[in-house]
Amino acid sequence: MKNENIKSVPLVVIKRLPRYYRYLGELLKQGVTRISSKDLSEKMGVTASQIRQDLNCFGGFGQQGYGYNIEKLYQEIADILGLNRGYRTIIIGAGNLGHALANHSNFEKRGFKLVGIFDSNSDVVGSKINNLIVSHIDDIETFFENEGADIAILALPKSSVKEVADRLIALNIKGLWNFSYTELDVPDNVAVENVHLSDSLMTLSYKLTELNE
Amino acid sequence: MKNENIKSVPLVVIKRLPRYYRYLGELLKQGVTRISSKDLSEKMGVTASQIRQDLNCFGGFGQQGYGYNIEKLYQEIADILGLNRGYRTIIIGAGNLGHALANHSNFEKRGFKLVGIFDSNSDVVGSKINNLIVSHIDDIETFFENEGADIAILALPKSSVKEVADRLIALNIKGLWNFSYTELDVPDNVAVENVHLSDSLMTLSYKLTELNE
DNA sequence: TAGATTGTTAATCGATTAACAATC
DNA sequence: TAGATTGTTAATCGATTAACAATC
Repeated sequence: MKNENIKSVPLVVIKRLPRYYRYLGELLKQGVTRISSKDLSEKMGVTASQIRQDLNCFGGFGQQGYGYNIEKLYQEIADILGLNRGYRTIIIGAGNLGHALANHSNFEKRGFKLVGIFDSNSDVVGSKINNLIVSHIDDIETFFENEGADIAILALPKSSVKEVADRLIALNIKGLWNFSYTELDVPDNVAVENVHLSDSLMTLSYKLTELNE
Repeated sequence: MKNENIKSVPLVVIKRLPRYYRYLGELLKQGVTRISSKDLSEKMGVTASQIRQDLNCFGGFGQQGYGYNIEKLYQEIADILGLNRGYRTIIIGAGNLGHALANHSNFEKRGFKLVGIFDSNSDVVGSKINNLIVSHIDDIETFFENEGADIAILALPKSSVKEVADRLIALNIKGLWNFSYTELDVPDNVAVENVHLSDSLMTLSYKLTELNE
């Protein structure tokens, strides 16, 4: 149940959390135990004010005169992002992109569990990727009856993505990570995050063009 | 030479251009020839005001009482984004992700030319991907002497990306499309666009968590 | 305690939306 | 011409930065 009383945190703040998380993780690895918003701001190239404002959307994680305990802050952000919920994840589409994502060890490290890979191509079905056997997409309903999943990674062609998304929504999927070059229509209770690679490349192209004209 | 007189267009506007481009492309394919900012705004779920403001950062592409000629606007946006400059692109890292990106036909369709693939693993060097033979990364300097490239797609592990990026910068690369989970330090005349997949997945994780608590 | 640094309010800046005169 | 819709200015909204009292 979403709490409608509390003013929800702007998406622009949310999108900065993973970056904080990354920097804190590196500091932690280096054995640093505390940091002030000022020092972190210099490392990250943002203002200290922004860091303090962002974090205070979720609570007072720091201590006056001391700064932030990195270990604690790191855990807090993981908590906010839901990284310790062990979200069960499936990949739809065992092409090159699906393959690449399946082997992306970072995801397991971030607390996501890869529990299934599906494809419609019978040449691929039955093959093994990262210790998982690729299932046929038509077995998805059975899979949800027995095991279920929270997140589906849509790494399949634009032409079939809408049909598959609808099937997953009918199965009560909670989130879609969409790599196909289309926008999806989903009900309010399904989260979507789009990765439009072409858009990103075009943005790069603009920057390039601007720099060189 | 960047024109310092003209106030540069906010990045937030630039990032919306590819999306306009996509919608216009679809309309074009459907045979629609003109559209008003109002109609487009309804299709895209943005305000008509925003569309007009965005486009007017680059010039008056519409016509009072008529709207926008889709074919013309489509070409104008391609022009702004530099999609017709035939940017020469290389992929560094022929793993699953490099493979996936090499086969991503969208890029060629958007006017980018894939002209080389490089890897450091001798098992992969010499193999063929999408009609290109994978070269050893140590041949990159020779490649630039003879052919050169504008954009490098960095699809290689975090551990080696900084060294490779520095080599490419020394070779006068114009743009880096960075898929590695690190931020790169580059001079002002090199454009960078990061694709931090983990960040995107964590954002999805947040949305999911928020919806279900 | 004195110094440091947070949490938070207030000021500024930039982006979005609304409104409308210009004009096709 | 009358109607439609742009280009553009002005108003609003939201996000960022600055400032400082609270407090560890």
